[in-house]
Amino acid sequence: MESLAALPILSALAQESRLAIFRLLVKAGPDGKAAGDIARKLKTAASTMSAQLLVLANAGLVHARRDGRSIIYAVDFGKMSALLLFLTEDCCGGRAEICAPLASVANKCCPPAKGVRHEAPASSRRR
Amino acid sequence: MESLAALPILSALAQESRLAIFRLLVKAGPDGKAAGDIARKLKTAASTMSAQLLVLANAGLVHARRDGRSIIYAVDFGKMSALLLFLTEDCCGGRAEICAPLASVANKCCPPAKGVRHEAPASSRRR
DNA sequence: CTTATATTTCCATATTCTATGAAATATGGA
DNA sequence: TCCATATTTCATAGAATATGGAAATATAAG
Repeated sequence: MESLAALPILSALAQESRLAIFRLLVKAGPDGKAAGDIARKLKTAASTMSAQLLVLANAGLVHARRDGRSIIYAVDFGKMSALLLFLTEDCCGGRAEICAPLASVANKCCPPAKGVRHEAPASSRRR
Repeated sequence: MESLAALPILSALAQESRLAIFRLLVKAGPDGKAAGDIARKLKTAASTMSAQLLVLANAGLVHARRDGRSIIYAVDFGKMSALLLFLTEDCCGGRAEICAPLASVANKCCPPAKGVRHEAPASSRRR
């Protein structure tokens, strides 16, 4: 990811209501959540929610699919992962000060197999 | 770090000129760089640079120290690390989709020592 | 003390962002 | 078809941000 590509993603997350939406969608997981449900949960007008979701979608952080009358939004974890990689590697140059704490979290979640495998088993645990 | 604490950091980075400043300062390392040097390098007015640096400093991403007539700004890697931890753990719930790619980068940078468990060192555990 | 340099503070301006009601569009059901 | 529901699009008002010139402040040097 390039610096310019990271900007809309950072901007999308750099706002209270949108960060809240994003976190809600992370919790919802791959099944996602309908726009109206999110709006009710966060107590915002439908049109406002629509605009916020559009920003998140344009950044690529979430994607939408229609289901009947509802439109379901779900997080694109790949995009989020790419942002974290960009911030860690390209932006911070993989400095030890940054990486060391991350390594502990990442390894706790995905213990490296011998010979270092980087792919996550599809069924890895989640909270 | 809490969601609210992450916001000013994300906002600070979510802007083209400030992200450029930040990356320049990452490259400069712990020694930092004088405000004027940054302004010249990025071709912006001194007053504009001052305002941008203030945003970064208020977010805690950089800190300033005076050296003679110059004011030297340097990145606070701890803060950046905290942001990445927040995004990975608290925000994304340490999902495998997010962690797996990070683990590979982090381990490349800070290889887990041989014969050592992959538990996080107590000093960096949270929650 | 005076002058030059480095940076910040203050201020004005232009731009962008956020939020919302109202109207438009899409879908499903009676 | 007609109506209700779900969401988006549009218009717009108000807030926040970005930028840079001018003046103020701090430091250094002669």
